[in-house]
Amino acid sequence: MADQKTKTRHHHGNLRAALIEAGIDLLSEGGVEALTLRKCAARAGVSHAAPAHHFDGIDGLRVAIAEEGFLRFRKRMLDFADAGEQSPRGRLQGICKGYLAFAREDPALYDVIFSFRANSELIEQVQVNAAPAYQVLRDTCAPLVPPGTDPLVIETQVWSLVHGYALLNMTGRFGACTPPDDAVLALLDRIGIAA
Amino acid sequence: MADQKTKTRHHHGNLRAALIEAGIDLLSEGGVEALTLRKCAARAGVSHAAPAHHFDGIDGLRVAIAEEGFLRFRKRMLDFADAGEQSPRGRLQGICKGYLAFAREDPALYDVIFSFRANSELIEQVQVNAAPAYQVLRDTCAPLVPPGTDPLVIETQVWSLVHGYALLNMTGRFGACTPPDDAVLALLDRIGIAA
DNA sequence: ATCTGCATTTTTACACTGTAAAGTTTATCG
DNA sequence: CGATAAACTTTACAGTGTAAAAATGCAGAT
Repeated sequence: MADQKTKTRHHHGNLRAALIEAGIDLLSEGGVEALTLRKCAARAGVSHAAPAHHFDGIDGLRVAIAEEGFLRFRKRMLDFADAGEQSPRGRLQGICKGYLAFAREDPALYDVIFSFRANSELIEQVQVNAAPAYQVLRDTCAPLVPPGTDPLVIETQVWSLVHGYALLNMTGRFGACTPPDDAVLALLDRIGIAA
Repeated sequence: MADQKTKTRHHHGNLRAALIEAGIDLLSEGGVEALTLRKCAARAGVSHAAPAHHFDGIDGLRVAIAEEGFLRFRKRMLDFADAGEQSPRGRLQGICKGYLAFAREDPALYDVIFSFRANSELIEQVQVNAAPAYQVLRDTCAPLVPPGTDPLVIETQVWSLVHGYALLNMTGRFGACTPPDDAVLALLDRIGIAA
């Protein structure tokens, strides 16, 4: 019995999923500041204290939202990789474009995903949820790792580059004179080649 | 008269500076969540409504804190650049090390500095405050820009790389197996060279 | 020197948020 | 059918930002 993972029982049905959905909507509509336990509860049609039985406070909800966010993040990267040129470097370009697309399409969700800090108590669970998304980047980098090089070095170079570029865009750093994505993506072609 | 910029008059003295100082202390002690108008006021020994006459709400205080933060950020980069090898690439390595040092020494202040988003109403003032810090990076990159290349391309590559690496560190991405800084800094030597 | 004006600060008040505790409803199972 | 537990509501409280009004005290003018 009770085989369906998200059971639709009791009063509301599956409140947990509804709250996560409401939270993601609030984020896309009003940014990180708009994400509130009470507003999520109101959208789901329950009292403001109901979420307490499904999440460990507002941070617990944010972790759950990040879990769903990482799923979408991963999907976006894979979609772009599958749609582009099917060479190792073509796929790397693809996932980086998907990376940027996700950040631009839902910047608040992107912010939530990367809002947990290393000293947080929640960081371990967030890392578990993030692992499949990072694995995409890892797999895509793998064919480009030169023999004798630690894969972590290549992965770190790629992640840092695209992550930093996405953030600099979101912080409005470039203002009117925004560089084209190619300015950064071109550097990808210099990663992992013999010096 | 009234030539001294931050005048020390009236009741408190210069409450504005005291509130900024209190805010920076709160950040380093308790992270971004600990930054509160009321706590800053309490530390400065004034009532909780006093800050309203010096800042435009909590966001106004955050902008002012970011202004001071960018000053310290700039100084940290210049200190590292001046202390290292005095070649164009040596200085670039220096400012990047200073960049990372600042982020690690005061992660919450670093977070505040880069917390304003492009759609914010405050972004223009933040950009003004940030300009001197970014100019350091710009000046350091200048000697490494190949003829015929837009300097913005080189700057963006360098900023994205170090900014992303700093953030990935702070989000605890690497966990136990943290790559050495050299894994990323080494890529700097491939920036701006002929393909 | 005193008085008036004004910047500064305090007091008071209110809405919103997270959270805890106790009570109520309802599904599930014996 | 009744007992039990899960889901949810109600109530309550502390902390936060913010606005408005009242009080304070310095500066310059008369």
